[in-house]
Amino acid sequence: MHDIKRLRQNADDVKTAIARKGFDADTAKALELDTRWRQMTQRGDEFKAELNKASKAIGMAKKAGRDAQEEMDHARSLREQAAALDDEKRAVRAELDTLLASWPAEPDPNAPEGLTENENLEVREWTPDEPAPDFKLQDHLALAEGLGILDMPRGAKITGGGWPLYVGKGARLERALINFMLDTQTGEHGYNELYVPFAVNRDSAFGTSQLPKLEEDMYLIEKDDLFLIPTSEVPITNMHRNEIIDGDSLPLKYSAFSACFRREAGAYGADTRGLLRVHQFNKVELVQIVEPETSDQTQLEILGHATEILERLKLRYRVLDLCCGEMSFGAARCFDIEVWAPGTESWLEVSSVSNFRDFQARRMNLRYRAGDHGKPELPHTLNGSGLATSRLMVAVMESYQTPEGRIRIPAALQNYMGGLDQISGV
RNA sequence: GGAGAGGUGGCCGAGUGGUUGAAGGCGCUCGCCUCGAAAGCGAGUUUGCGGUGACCCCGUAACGUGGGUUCGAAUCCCACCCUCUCCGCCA
Repeated sequence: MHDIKRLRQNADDVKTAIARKGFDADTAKALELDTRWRQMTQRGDEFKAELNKASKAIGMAKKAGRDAQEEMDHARSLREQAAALDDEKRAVRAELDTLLASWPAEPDPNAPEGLTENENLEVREWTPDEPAPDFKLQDHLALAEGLGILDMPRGAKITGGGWPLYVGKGARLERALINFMLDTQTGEHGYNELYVPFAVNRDSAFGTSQLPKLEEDMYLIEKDDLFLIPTSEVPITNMHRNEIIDGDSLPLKYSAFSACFRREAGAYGADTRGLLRVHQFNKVELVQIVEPETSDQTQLEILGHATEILERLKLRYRVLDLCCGEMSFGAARCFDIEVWAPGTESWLEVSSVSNFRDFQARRMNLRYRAGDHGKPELPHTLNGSGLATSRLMVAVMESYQTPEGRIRIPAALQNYMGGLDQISGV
């Protein structure tokens, strides 16, 4: 959500910034609505002031035993005028709020210019110190089906296409990845572990800015008007919605595992093979709520926490600085981490590390108070995946395959697999 | 799902439809006192919006949420949400 006060002062700056994301914000319309709203607010408050005064006078008159019929008639007409104005004002405010809520966040001045993935900037690439394989690589689907550890057809039977069913060692490997990641983030990087609800209400979905834009991308439980979470960012960050946090407790660092659900409406094509794009996947999420001055640094810290996982798994990855048009609705700056899938021969997004600055905080009325005195202020919120499994699973399987079609277990995961060092069957 | 009780400031807790943003207590902050502390005494201590960029000040709004009655609602009426207790069902 945008700051109306900033808009009053710097409408052109706001419009220009948002335009970098390829969005044309009608700031003139917003300013006009705001002006009308303020005028009506002022007039309405004057009516109410007079009404309050009149009511008190009536109260005193009655107490003194005097008749106050004339004053009461006058007060009634005041109330009616105030009420009419209020209705009108509410409508204008609703229109203004809807308009403001539809604008994406302003990108950071340092975010790369551009609207398509071609303008994303590669920041760095990391390659493990391993010899290149000297045999023909299979892709993850062929490998996993060959071993019987992934059963997409039965997943489709149970639910539908894109709902993976892991079997045996495949299921165990998925769980090992989750436990490894969660243990690393909570045990070593100082995140407080949460276990969150997998469904959220509309206020929460609005707070982290999935609503209104992404309504069609989420699963809606109509009967209860709840959304299945597309990421645990939503329940985690909304934990403190409508709260004033003690500044001394910042930064707040939370990590949680959750299943994530995405309709992927409109997504189709080559990306859909196997586990590349599915409706349900698992993810360990990292969220921080910090003081504004530190958020840029925090973003790099989270990026490091996420890439640490890939380095321990010895998986090749690269980091992209997303251009303005590629960032999510609420982000001011975003770094994507892509892991290399050698069998599929493509880079797979396994994490987005985003700085939302005060955009989400304002939407969800999340504030903090620095020191004992002073006004509540908006903190900055950030999150990053640390990491998402289904694609990570692809990279592990394809990178650790043997010429016989087996999958070696990365050293970092062997303890989580009961000491197993290779999958050769279910 | 059924029955009942309840939601008031950071916390506890009062509040007969009338000058109540809200008694009292706790906590916290500042001051006095003290060598220092405790105790005691005194003062202060919610947030949003508008006037105005900030302070002060003025106005307005907020007692779970949203409506309604009324000149006037924390108080009366309606709907909804949440919490607790009991019963039922259930992983």
